[in-house]
Amino acid sequence: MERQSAVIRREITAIPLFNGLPQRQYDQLAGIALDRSYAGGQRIFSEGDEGIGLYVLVSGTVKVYKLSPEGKEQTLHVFGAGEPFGEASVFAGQPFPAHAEALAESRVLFFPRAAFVELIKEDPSLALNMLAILSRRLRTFAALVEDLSLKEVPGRLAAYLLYLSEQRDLTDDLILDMAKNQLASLLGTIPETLSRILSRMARQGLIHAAGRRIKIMDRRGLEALAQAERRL
Amino acid sequence: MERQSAVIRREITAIPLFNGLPQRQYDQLAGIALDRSYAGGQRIFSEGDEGIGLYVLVSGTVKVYKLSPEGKEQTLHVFGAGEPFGEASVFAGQPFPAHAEALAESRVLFFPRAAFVELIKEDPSLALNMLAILSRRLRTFAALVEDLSLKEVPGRLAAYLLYLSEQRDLTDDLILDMAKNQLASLLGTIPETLSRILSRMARQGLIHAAGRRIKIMDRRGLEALAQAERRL
DNA sequence: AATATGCTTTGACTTAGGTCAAGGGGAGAT
DNA sequence: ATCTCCCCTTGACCTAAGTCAAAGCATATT
Repeated sequence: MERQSAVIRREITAIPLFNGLPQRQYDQLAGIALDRSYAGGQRIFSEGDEGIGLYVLVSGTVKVYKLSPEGKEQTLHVFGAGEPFGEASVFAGQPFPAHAEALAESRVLFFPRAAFVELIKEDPSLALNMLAILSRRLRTFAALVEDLSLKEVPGRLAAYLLYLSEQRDLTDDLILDMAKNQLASLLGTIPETLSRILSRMARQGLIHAAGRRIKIMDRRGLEALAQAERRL
Repeated sequence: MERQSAVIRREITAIPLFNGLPQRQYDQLAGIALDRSYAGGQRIFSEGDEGIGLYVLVSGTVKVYKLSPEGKEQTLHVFGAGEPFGEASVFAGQPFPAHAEALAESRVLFFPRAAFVELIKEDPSLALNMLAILSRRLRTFAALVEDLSLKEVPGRLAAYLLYLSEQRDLTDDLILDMAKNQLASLLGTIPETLSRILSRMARQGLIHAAGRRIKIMDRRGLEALAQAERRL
């Protein structure tokens, strides 16, 4: 029991949102944190649910997404370890604007809203860290809006492949970090269209594709697609 | 000169971001604020510019938007009096992610970044207000992503008309608050498409349209369109 | 009154991407 | 070995919306 709390405290110190806080706040955060696990495919919260606290992902993968009446999904973001989510309701006291679901088995720390806000009032570092995270998230959303409105699907896929490559020191050998049907949802399309575009990219010598492995063959060509300077 | 500063101080107290602050902080904010005016059509900042502070709109209208290489615009948001903007760069120290331009003659207060951050450190109310604003903006973006990805243009227009009506106590008599080419950009389409859809809505008895005046004739029909339960 | 400019509307045409159906492949369960 | 389930791919077809052109309308300027 005591060791369990010590584990959570150590996990908390590793979370970017909590960088630079005074030591006593780590104890306080560990004191209010609730430890929750979710299986892959399990819903964490639903659009419209009352937002009663902040979630931070300790391990696993979580997608936040919207659904159309016909069941088409648009993924807003896929979160990895260390990232907070569900924040859109904590500070404005509004319901969750989207669904959240674990893509793989995931562990999450949950911080009840009132207690978290009290901690923010005690030390501005937490607030400034949170402001930085929300600001970066706004720019990610701005990029997603730009993609959806001003780029065609091949351009979005090209941009995504280049982003994966950049995450791995510009390697040409990529492994998709999610199922293709999830990637289709993130890129604002459907699996059939994603599949066709990967095939056309392969036929045009831009990539080699084998399941989730993708090798970049023509980086300049992908860049031209991603910048909407050229079409597939 | 002294009265000029007093005017700015009074304007600052009327801004929602600054609600509930201790009196001395109004003096401090007035002390660091820079007063700037822009003509309609004037660029305030450009995508990629270094973000050196926070802007708050005192009067007028400002759009924040992205451009495609061919010059198509996607408006991310249209700001009215009292709203801060340019915040995506203040807390994460990154360049502006979009262009900002005055749609009409506008007055803006500019708060240099370092000074503003110092004020946030002094009192958590400012931080909590800012967190609430960024949270609401994230949900607005989530709604825009949903619109662009999961709704067709008629549904987006219907939702927008219903939103205008809701802003005016559910009146059926609307006046568009921007030029139609700007509205097309906000809804993620082009003026030709917007014009055709307004005509089809009129022909189907959903609205009466005369220039910028629009009268809702079939609210339920618009709601069904907005919810993607029906198509035009 | 004439001209210029920007916005708006309409027509004809093209295409990106969705829908629906069908089938293949891989992994897990029996 | 067989079955089930889920993911993925491909084909055929359809349509929403964009492109390009042309013309109308309102406002401002000369």
